[in-house]
Amino acid sequence: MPEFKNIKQDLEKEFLLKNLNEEQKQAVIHEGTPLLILAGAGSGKTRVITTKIAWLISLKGIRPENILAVTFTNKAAREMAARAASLNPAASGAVIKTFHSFGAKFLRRYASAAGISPNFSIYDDDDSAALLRQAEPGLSAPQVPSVMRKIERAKNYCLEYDSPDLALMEPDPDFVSVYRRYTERLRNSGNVDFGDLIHLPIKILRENPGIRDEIHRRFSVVLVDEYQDSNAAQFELLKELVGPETYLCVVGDDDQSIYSFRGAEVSNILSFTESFPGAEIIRLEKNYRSTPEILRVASEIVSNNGGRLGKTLYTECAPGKKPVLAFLTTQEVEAEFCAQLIKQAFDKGHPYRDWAVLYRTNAQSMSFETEFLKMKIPYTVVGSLKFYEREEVKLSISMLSFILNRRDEVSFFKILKKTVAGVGATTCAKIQAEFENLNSREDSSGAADVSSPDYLDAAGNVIPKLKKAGQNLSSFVSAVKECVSVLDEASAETETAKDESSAASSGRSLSVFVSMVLEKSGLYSFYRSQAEGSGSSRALNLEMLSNAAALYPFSLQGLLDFLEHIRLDREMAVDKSEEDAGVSDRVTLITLHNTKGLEFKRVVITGLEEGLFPREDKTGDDLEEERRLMYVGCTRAMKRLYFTCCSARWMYGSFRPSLPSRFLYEIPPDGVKVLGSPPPSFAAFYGNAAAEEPGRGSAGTFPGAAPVSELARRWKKGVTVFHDDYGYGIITEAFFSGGKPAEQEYVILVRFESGGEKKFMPEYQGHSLLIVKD
DNA sequence: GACAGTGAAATTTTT
DNA sequence: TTTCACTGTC
Repeated sequence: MPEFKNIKQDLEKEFLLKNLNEEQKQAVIHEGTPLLILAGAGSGKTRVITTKIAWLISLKGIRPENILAVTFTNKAAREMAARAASLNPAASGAVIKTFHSFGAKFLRRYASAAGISPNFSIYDDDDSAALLRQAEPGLSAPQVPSVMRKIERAKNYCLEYDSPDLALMEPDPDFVSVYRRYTERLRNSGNVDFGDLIHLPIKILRENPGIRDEIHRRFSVVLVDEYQDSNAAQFELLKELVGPETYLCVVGDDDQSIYSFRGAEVSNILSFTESFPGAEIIRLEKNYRSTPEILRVASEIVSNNGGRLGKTLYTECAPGKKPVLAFLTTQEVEAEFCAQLIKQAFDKGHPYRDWAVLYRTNAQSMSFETEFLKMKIPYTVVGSLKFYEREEVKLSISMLSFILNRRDEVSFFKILKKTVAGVGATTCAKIQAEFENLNSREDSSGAADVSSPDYLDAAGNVIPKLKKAGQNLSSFVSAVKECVSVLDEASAETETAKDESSAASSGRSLSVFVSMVLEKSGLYSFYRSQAEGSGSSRALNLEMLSNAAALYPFSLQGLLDFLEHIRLDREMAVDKSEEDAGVSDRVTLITLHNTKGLEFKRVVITGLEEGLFPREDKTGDDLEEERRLMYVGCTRAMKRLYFTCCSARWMYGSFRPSLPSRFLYEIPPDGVKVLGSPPPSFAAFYGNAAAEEPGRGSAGTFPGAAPVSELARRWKKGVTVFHDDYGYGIITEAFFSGGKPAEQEYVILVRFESGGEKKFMPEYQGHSLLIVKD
């Protein structure tokens, strides 16, 4: 019945493509060459990628399990999976994962190729830092994070301690040996760090053509979302995953790259067509989210960045109101201002959930919380104090990790120091020495395996030499041993149960085990005995942790999965109960970084002051990243956008005057409505298009700043200049320098044709710098 | 090994 | 201002 099949396909085609615009359709049906979809903010990126998955399955005959889609966050992965499945239920068979969870899965499967045990658990950043401290006792506390960052960076660049190129990244010769000892110690612990989840799979794929071919046969389609956030190592992994027959499609927006401090390489997206020859680019420039007024401001600001692939967003959304820029006095007034806005809108029928208040640093959330509490405005703070970052929870997780892997030194010492009375640095050092002693006697042929002596063995040998600590340590060791054997037994039972009939699960969930561990290890009683107030909430958190384990079976594999889930997806579980407990109509308080991928009808971007946003130490590429952050913030807004700027701010215990963010100077004067009293310099720059009704809280005045309107008018962005020494150039930025208000200078940044960039103060350097063309 | 006192530092953070 | 890590004492 070929005809019937055709009709069915046509219907399916119609169904999938009906709601897409021309570019989106092109992106969905594209095949053959590698494809970069440059998706502007709000351009329907997720719709395209999920439709593409459905399309490949139902119209291209690709089997779901041959499709690999990677994202950066679990949230994005879940959303993608859900939306793809709603378009085509078969899509649930596709592999949709984060880079790291894909790496973890790959690594468990091919562990032996990397010489590690498949039962590894994953060290988070804190654990890795603790390991580094243990491996390098010589490092002082402030050095640890900086060295850790270097190691992380090396891994992000796919460099091992013996890579010849490592010196290019870090010239310090001592770093190589530090990195080497860290790596050895990590391998010895039997665990991996976050970087390894990307790094080791690359290594395996490069060194094992057989595995590489297997993977190439397995995945005929590879899709990457938020490609602008990929780092060098993820790029290398991608290159290994993509075989000659693989169809590769990446989606991203260079203007929304805001994680370079985490290793993201904008260059991955900027040079995609060079990395994958023959690649095509499809731009999605139609914005479905924001009003033209909002889009205009956002585009103007981001256009001040160099090195963009360039997009021109347009929208068919109905015109709305101009964004509002409010000049206020202090953060308290700023919070009041936001509360007023929100209250007034609420009275007109706009619910609280329409609003998001954005800020650069978490610390800024406080004044909003205080004010909103006072005004009875319900709110939710996104991304503060996460459940899995609480001390008692981390400690419990360490305990569970240690039961799984008794060579896990970080977890072991962390628990000992915290919970076993009488054990401190001295005892730990003794155990570590004994551990090394035992392992050197083993004339181990490199990699640690299950039979190698572990920390329980080492502790056991040390106990007789201890005085009062020995008693406690001894009961700790036997408690762990008991937990281990209980888990082993349960696993064996589960195994046999599985053989006989898969349905006959013993009925016990991992919760039972977690509770038992917390009880036996003394963690429960430890936290129950603590001061009433926080002690009881901590004990409660431990119960929540064991509840979270309910979804996993009582077995070794179950514990492994539970821990991996916690390590790679720190959201989950807790959010639900919190949501149930409260109202659902709330204002969102959130950092700019956390807003990526979200949208709100009404957005306030707060703290637009030099030094805070952008932060003071930002120049060059970092400054451009701050500007992209501003762009991300602006493009979250659908209907209304507000900016606030304070003339003074309390920071680090002192009250300091502040100047408007340079980003505010990048907004076209007729693009916003100004409220309050801007500082003289700003008014000058804006040619007094500013300052309508003074509004509430406008009592504040900005200090200092002689009028420099003449200067600012002449030396503005976009003007072509000629310099005696550097030749022709164009003004790419114009702003007032930071520092004390009275000392501020008008500064321009010029990009020369010769390639260089240089700052000038036209006030003093007019003689060697000429304006060629306005 | 526990505790109190001092001094430097203070982002953003998918995993 | 607050926080955390280090230092010296008991």
